[in-house]
Amino acid sequence: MGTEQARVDALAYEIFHGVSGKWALPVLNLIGERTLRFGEVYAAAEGISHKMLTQTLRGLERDGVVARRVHPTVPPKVEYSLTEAGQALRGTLNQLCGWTRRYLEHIDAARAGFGSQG
Amino acid sequence: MGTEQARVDALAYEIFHGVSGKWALPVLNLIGERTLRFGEVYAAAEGISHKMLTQTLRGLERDGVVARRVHPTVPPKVEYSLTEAGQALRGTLNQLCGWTRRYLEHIDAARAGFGSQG
DNA sequence: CTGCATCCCTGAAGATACTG
DNA sequence: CAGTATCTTCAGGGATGCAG
Repeated sequence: MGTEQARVDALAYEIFHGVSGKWALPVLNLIGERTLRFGEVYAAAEGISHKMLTQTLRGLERDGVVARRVHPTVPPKVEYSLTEAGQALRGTLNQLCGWTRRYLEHIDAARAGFGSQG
Repeated sequence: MGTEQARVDALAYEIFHGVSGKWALPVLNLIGERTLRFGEVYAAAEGISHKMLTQTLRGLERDGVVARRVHPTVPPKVEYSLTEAGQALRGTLNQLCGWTRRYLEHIDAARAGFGSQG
């Protein structure tokens, strides 16, 4: 065995690498709150480009993290939401914020002393 | 308020971005098991280049995640280990492996059906 | 309103060689 | 054995224009 472990390991890195993009986390948190339309996410995630939002959404959708629902109306209307897996992923990812908050001073101290102390 | 939150938010992204590198996670898990010398990590993390190991280690050290201990011996000897914060970070990061394992089938299904189903 | 294609720039990561 | 510097390659990400 070890095959299964290797598979999970590799996939985990893929996911990790995938959501490490500049916009995955913000988008995940935005959609995580409630279902939003493309334009709404675009407006909420200030600074993101048109292309990157599409790209980010596509990647998350590909991994079953984001659910995409298209309304065949005259003005196209597409809604995005998180799947159950997506919500779980969001929770896991946001624990990093908790870690950061917890070790805030430690991190600052390390950075401040980096290169000065041995 | 909001200032503190923004600070944590930005820092969290920095950390997130930092450990999203190709070798941060493997190195973190390697050193997390026990203190290792540069060469030992280099050998254990097969595929990594000399430069990338140094760079990865430096980045983690900068954030107070990795502790670096230099032995002023004739053949240089440098040992790396995780700080308490590092162990905590390692734990948080590895939860992603748990998430991956849990939603393995879901992810596979999503990827398989991506582009085929509406 | 949404999505896709193209061009361009920057930064990550590999290979290699040199210093202590 | 450990660390740094240089060169190159390539994917991520921004801007813009076109299409359904």
